[in-house]
Amino acid sequence: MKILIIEDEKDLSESIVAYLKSEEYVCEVASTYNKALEKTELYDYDCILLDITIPGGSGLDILRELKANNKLDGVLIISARNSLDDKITGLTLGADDYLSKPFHLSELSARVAAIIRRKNFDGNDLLKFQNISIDTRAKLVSVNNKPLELTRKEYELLLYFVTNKKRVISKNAIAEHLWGDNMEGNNDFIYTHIKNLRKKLSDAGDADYIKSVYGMGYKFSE
Amino acid sequence: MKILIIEDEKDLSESIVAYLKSEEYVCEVASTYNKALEKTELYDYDCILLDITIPGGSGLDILRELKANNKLDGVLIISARNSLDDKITGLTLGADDYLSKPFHLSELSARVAAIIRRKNFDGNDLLKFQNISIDTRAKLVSVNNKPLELTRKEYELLLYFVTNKKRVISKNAIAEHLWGDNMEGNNDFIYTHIKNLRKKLSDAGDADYIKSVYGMGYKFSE
DNA sequence: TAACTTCTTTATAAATTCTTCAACTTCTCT
DNA sequence: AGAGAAGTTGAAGAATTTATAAAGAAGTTA
Repeated sequence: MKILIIEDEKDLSESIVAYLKSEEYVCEVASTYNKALEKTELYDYDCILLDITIPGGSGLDILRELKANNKLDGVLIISARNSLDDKITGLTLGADDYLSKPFHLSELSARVAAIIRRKNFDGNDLLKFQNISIDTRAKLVSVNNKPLELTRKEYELLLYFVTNKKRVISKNAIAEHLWGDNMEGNNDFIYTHIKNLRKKLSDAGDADYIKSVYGMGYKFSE
Repeated sequence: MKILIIEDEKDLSESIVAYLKSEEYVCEVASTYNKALEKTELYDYDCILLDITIPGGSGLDILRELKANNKLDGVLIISARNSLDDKITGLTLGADDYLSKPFHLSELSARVAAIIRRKNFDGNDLLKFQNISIDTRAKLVSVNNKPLELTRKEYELLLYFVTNKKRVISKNAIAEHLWGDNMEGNNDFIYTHIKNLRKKLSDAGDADYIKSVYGMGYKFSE
């Protein structure tokens, strides 16, 4: 899961990143208005943390921009100003939630989790594909009702596949989503993770749902 | 065990917190209607103390909201109004118990303990997992019917595991549940508690039910 | 206050996973 | 068919995470 943190106070953004990383999120930071717009234009995020007061422009304008581009899904506003106005404006513009500084990182993390849950929620708590089911709350994967032990990267990879099934996903998109933007150059090691995940799934008695699409990437389907 | 106290009178909430803390509960306070709703949405509590008259809305609406979200389990209403109406409405809406102000903290504590017991124990008084049984009333643990002496943190840790068995629990989640939300930064000392608990359990002749899930946390299961 | 217990910190060792690398296979295009 | 690019695989070293022991800090009890 990938999160964009739009925040100029370096101390704060760093401690947010540290905490969210320990919860297995991939984080990117944008410290100015322009950088933030660039990022949101180029990439998709599962959740965006938005500080209203950033250099170069207003966070509320970023919200408007996101709305215009139909990317306004999963925004959590964080702001020092505890004014009701900001909160109302933000939520009216379509933000999902609002958190005033200072806050506990565990609370932030819980809110992020709630936003992502809400976003992917389709009635039941389990993500399913054929005989695979993923309990994201318990972080448990099972195949044919038998538990399957996956490493972090394998788990995140499978999650990405299941939430993007039936469409072709490029190697770069995978790198982008699982490792973030600090991953320049070679990303061939993804092959290794694909291989390991395939092996575990087939050992569990699965057909190979991870189809290679030569020159394009992978597609998760029957 | 984690308790949410929904109460706007600061003096009262503080003395409740002080008392319950001394009984090893982890406490959080919400002083308004909105804060209360937020907290209940974000976190799970073992017990919720609910004052009916809080600023920003009615405690009864919080009850309705909890009911709608299937989180209505373990609510103790505390209220100055000693009206029969409120009591009936509250209990009809599904609260577990009702306590009129003023009350003795020891009585509150006893009722909280009773609610938590009722919540976790299906029929009999003991919380059990395999050959481990926990008497939460007496705070006694036994393995194969022999008493096992645990320190407070070890006891709370085991309790957390037993009540959350078969799901992966992150180190952060443990920190939050046993130490509260003011526990940022390093929490590696949890390793030590895990080690000590494991040792005591294995000395008592137990298999190691505390499975490490590399990079994700721990899982309590056979 | 002293004796004792428990909790937290620190340092080091062990275990697991991630990434790199190289040899090999498959695919596409001319 | 052959060349080159893309993908697969297994085995290794690097990096990260967890386990353990031992000592210091904090809290309890008498």
